Amino acid sequence: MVEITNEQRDIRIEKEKELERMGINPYPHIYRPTHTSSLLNEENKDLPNDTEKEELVKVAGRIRAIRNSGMFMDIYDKDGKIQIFSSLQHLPEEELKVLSLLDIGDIIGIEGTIKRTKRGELSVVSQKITVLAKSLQVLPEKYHGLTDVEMKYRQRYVDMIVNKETIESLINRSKIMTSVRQTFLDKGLLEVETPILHPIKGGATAKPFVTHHNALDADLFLRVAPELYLKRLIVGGMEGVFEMGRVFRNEGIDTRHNPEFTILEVYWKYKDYYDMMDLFEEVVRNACLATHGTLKIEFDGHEIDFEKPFERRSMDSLVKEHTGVDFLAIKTDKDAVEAAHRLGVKVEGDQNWGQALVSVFEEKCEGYLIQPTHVMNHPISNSPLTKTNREDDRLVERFETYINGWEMCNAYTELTNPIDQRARLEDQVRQAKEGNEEADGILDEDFVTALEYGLPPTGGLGIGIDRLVMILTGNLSIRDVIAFPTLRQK
RNA sequence: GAGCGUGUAGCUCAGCUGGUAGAGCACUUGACUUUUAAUCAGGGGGCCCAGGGUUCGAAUCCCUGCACGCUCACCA
Repeated sequence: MVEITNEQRDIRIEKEKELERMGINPYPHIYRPTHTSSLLNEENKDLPNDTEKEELVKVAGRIRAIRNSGMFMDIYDKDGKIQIFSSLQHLPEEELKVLSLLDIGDIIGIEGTIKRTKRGELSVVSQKITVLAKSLQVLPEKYHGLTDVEMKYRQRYVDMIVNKETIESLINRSKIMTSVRQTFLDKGLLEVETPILHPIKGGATAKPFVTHHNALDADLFLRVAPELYLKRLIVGGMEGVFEMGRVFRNEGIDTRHNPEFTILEVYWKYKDYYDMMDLFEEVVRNACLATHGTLKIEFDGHEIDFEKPFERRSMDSLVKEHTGVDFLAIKTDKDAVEAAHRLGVKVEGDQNWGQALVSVFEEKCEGYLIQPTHVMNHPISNSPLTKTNREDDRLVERFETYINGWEMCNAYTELTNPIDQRARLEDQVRQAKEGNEEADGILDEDFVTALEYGLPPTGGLGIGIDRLVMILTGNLSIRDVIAFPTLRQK
């Protein structure tokens, strides 16, 4: 960022130089505070008004407010505010000089005694001021804060300093990731890593990013899903594995999509999709407790209840409930497309029964699924990696859990039959040749070979971590839960 | 990718049917001193997103571009 003129920055640089002329390094190597704001408050919660203690403490933080010509300063550390009281009559000349060179935004350390003022504000009475980082940039206004969304995302550090909700969301993101990880580790599942650079795109229907390896002179795809590698680990003998990591999809950007996002995938031997429903519910409950301490939360004006078991509904039953149309009674692709058209749902004429069902579901049902709901039994046509439903061979054993109308996860009883798998992937290749950009154009032979060695019955679950964080932090935009969301270069 | 909207001081925003800029916070000088959006008085600070055009004259009207937001499309 190139500043042409900035008077206030020039003044701050001059103050920085003045500190150096006084023999003070405004960017020292180390400072060790003895107290955080919360510890200070905890230890002195019973200190009466207008009393001072003799104990010397050291605190540190960023100056956010200066009042009464420096007599009062508010500094903030990770836990909150500490008021600094500087008695202008009692501080030595040198300290007064340093005080006069401070600005809002500077990070300072204060050594002094503890006092509660007449008005009841716990304060540190400064005896020694140490500049820890002279700030050369002016912070946004204290009252309105930073509202320019572009600057919020481009200079997230400023947003974090000024807007408490921003740093809190990012802290909660970290807590949620820890909770999710711990839920799996507690069950004995192994955290693993698989390639991000894929020679063949696979594992999800999505447009990939393509990159190039010079020494190999080969194009590689940034992964759209880790699925096919994780299943190989199950073939190899691991009992259960999970990976939490970044995947990349070359698609549009909006409030619910970022080109790179965090997915968690877990595969567990001798489990099916019913087990994955229980597993997902446990993951969500633990993460909710880790961030809220309760299982009922408010989101976008709705109370969302994670306490009771999530509703389990088949896709066709939801469609029937909201439209009156029973897709299971429809036998041909043509009739299915016509049924969709009668409901006002746009479906291409050449689409099949399953695509029509999914389209109607997405348009007519999704929005109603505010409370956690497992939507089960998708049509087979767009689930190439899923085992056929044991009760209806037009369907598969798959579910997606919806919260607030958003798809939060995607889980299967994994397809393990290598012959069936080959046929389904060959169908994808056929679709790709017909122009479907998201279908996999090259069959991952090695993956099918792995299945030929024998994949035991396995349950798999993929969770959109960013969306889980959104729900649990009350954020309506995915950009607010990703520290550095993708933006155009300026 | 399409439609709509926004872009003015470090930040938050005014700026009418065109006459080359204002406020609050912040900064600065001074006053004051137990304040907590401290207060009071003075002062400084603008490539008005960029480039074209219309006009005697453009922050303002028109065109093009850039960035961001919202809605839609694709998707998780």
